[in-house]
Amino acid sequence: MKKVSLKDIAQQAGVSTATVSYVLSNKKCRVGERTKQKIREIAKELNYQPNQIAKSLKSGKTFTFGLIVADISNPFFANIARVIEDEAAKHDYTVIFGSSDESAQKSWKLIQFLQNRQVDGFIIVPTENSEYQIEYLQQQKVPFVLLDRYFPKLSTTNVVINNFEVASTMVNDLMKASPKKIGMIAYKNSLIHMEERIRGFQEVSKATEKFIERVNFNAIETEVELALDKLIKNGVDALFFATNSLAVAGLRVLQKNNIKIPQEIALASFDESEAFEFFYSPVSYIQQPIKEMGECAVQLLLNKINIRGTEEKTEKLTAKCVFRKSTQK
Amino acid sequence: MKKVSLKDIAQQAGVSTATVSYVLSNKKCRVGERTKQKIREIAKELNYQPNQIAKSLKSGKTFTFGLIVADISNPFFANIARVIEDEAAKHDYTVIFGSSDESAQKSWKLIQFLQNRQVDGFIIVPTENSEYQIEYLQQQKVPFVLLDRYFPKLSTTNVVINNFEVASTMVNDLMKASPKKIGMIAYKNSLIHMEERIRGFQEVSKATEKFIERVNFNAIETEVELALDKLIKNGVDALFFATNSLAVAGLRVLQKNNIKIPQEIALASFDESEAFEFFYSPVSYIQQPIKEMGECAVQLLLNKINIRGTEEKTEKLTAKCVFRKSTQK
DNA sequence: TTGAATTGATTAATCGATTAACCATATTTG
DNA sequence: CAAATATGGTTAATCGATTAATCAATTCAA
Repeated sequence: MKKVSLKDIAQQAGVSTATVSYVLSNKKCRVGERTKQKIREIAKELNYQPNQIAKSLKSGKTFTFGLIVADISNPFFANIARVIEDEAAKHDYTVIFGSSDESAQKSWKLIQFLQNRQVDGFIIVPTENSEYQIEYLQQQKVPFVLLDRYFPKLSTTNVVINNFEVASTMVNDLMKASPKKIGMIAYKNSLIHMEERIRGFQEVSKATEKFIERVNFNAIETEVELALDKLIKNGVDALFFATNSLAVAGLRVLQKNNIKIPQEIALASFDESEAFEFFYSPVSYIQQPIKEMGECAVQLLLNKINIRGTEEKTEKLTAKCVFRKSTQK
Repeated sequence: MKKVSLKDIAQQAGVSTATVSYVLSNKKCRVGERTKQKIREIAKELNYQPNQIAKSLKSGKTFTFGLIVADISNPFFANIARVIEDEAAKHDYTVIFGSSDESAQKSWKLIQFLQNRQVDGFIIVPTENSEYQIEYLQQQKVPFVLLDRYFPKLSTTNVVINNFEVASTMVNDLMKASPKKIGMIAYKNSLIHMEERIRGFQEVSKATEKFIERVNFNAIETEVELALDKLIKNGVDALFFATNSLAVAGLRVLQKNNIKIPQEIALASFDESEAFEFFYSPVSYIQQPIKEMGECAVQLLLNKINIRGTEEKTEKLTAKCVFRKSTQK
């Protein structure tokens, strides 16, 4: 069954499609009350639903966001996606999402794909080496907001957290147990959020011997195991994980090796995981303000879409430390 | 900067838009080699990207799926979404998603919203009382596949798992410890997957005194606590959770009340959670074949889209039991 | 050499909704 | 009463790409 169009209603009502359009879009214009009534009745009866595609073609607006995250199956991004979905829905926007797997190539494919679908704007968690994609969007004057990370050299609108400060605070807690050697496991990429977390770690552990292991995003399990083995051999007695996935993989290894937390090794992690709470020695973690991040990103994007030429700004939100047993020697 | 259209290329090349269209879509048709070359060059130079909206309007196809899940922030659905995204991308489809929060009203809003955006088909995790929505889609001849649950009275194409059988197997393991009283915590809805899980539970625990507590989806934390308190008072020494969220909320309560697992209460759960692995007594769980489910749903949907009039069928996939310490007294 | 066939490209309709510009009547107004 | 103003509605262009139908110019065959 074909969908009902303006034409169908016009035919039944014996008027032109223009009249129907005027009536149904509630434009103030000169149409007789009787005709209005009739058109509205027929529209209801036929269950008329406007074709958004046609509207979009005419108006150049799709009321759709493109959301590019690293991996929608990661709880952090899934939660962000949920917030963005709800916030977008409040403004009658839908969200098309895609996972980049931290690959610039995939990210580029997604951007093109979504741009061809004429999304009105993007919320992007940018990958390493994707500066050119961001510059492309700027040049094309496509509205977008960067989330979680950004490129310091580019002037863009960003929503991020106080990575350096909060990492410092958390590592400071680890330092209270005065560890002899401290280790950190982070991703092997040069993105600002990673660098800042590492910088926070280094800042606070200046006086302590430290080891930083960096692993690839696409081989977390195996590489975290190798990294952790190395750290253990080196005799670290405090450990900081840069993300939830790294920590979960790490906990697995620690548990396998029967290492006592926090007695043998104290530890803390960025992000959240259901695992942290139920680990025998509950894991101290850094809680990102996910709701605010998502809402803020949507708001900023809407601003950019509706008010052209808004200046770029970086919104730096505050993450919170939740201290638990894993950092208390 | 306006986007480059066929018209722009046509103008630069000094030909009609039709010619450009023929060349760029590689249709076998009569255009001179020189003209072809020229058009392709200009298209490349201007970085021409076809407007999918216009294409969609003409063709009636958007190459977009609508995905409606209960809650994208739930790991189960986030993982399914990821699989569906990847599988869809293989066929050049994008995915628009929405969370229903198990509310028929929200689900209906989403369906209308997405239908107006002319999605080519739906993958839906249906909510309670949404039969009429499904019948509406059937009547509108919109292709769709139901996932995780379905309505036995409606003839639809579904992708589900062997809820009854696998629940039986798992509860059977719980029964090996010959508990005196066994309890189950499930959602308070009448959806088939819930009923089947409960039926599996009952089937195997026939001879044992049992208590089934049912909680509302939108108040898990508080209601699980109440339910569990009641079960504990009743003296259950074995426990089965119908989903991951219920189990995680339950573990929280059990931990707070210092109940020894599995000595005082043995337990098992449907679905997965990072928490299960790190709970001091690792939780036995039922692992759904998420990858197969997502792939299967996409495949069936593509079939329905491309081959009209395919018969409805229910694909029943096999979930796996993972037995761990929490069920071994 | 004339009609037929081939080559290369254009015209115009279409998808569905929007909207500026008109065109009839009908009703006021001076 | 003629001109001005309302009232109620239609026409046709537009958004960007597709494609059946057509046309003009060449080349080929008889």
